[in-house]
Amino acid sequence: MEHLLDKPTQLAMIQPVTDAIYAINGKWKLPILICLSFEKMRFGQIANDIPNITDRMLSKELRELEANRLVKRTIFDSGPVKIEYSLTDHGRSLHDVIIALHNWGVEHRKVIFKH
Amino acid sequence: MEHLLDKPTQLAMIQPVTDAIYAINGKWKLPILICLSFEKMRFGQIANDIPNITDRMLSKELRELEANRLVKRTIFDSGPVKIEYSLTDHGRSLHDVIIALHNWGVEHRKVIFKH
DNA sequence: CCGCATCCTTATAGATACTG
DNA sequence: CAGTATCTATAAGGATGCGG
Repeated sequence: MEHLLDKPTQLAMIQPVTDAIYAINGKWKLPILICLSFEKMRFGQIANDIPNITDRMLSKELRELEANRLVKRTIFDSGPVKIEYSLTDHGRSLHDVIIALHNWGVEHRKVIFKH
Repeated sequence: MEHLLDKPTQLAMIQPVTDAIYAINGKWKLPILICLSFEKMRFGQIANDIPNITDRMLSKELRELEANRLVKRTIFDSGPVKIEYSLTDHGRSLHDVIIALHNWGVEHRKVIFKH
């Protein structure tokens, strides 16, 4: 990215990047998405996998992720009602972002903690 | 990422991703980093390139980016004092993250607006 | 022109209790 | 189990003005 792009192109990147950040912002959205990237899960399972998240936050974040079409909520009311959360195709398309964040996060930790 | 990783591996990813998110969180950090990825800049230039940012926020975010070693602040006091901000190597290493966010952001906009 | 300090408002997150 | 309601604490962001 160093001098590969001209200035207008560079500035034009800001909006999509901002859009992306807004869709995954907050403390819990990525953890939730990572959980769901493995398998579809029920509310309580997600809460178990993510330390310290409260029901209120999990509920709130799930609704926002649904509004942004990253997560799908499915109700099975055969017998006892059961609700499952899963990624949409669009949610799965975050894969590259998550990998990039993960790789950078590992390096970042080294930089911050080595001195 | 779909069923390629086992559960413990998946959960272990959460921390580095959270670290990364924290380093670039807030409304303005990515826009600032994108600006600086083109060239080193002075305070006022950055403020001009990023619509609506206030001096207070720019100042605050720059200090946080410096603390996280993403941005370097250089003072030239030859004659009139001049201050330049530039990316560190570590800041430049965010390139892949920014590209991934950008690519996904473009698709996200399509998904959201096509209804 | 560059940037910080103060004050103020809004947004986000947490604790706790409670419901169908 | 899968949440909601209420209330409080903290963080993020904005307006404005000052000083080098």
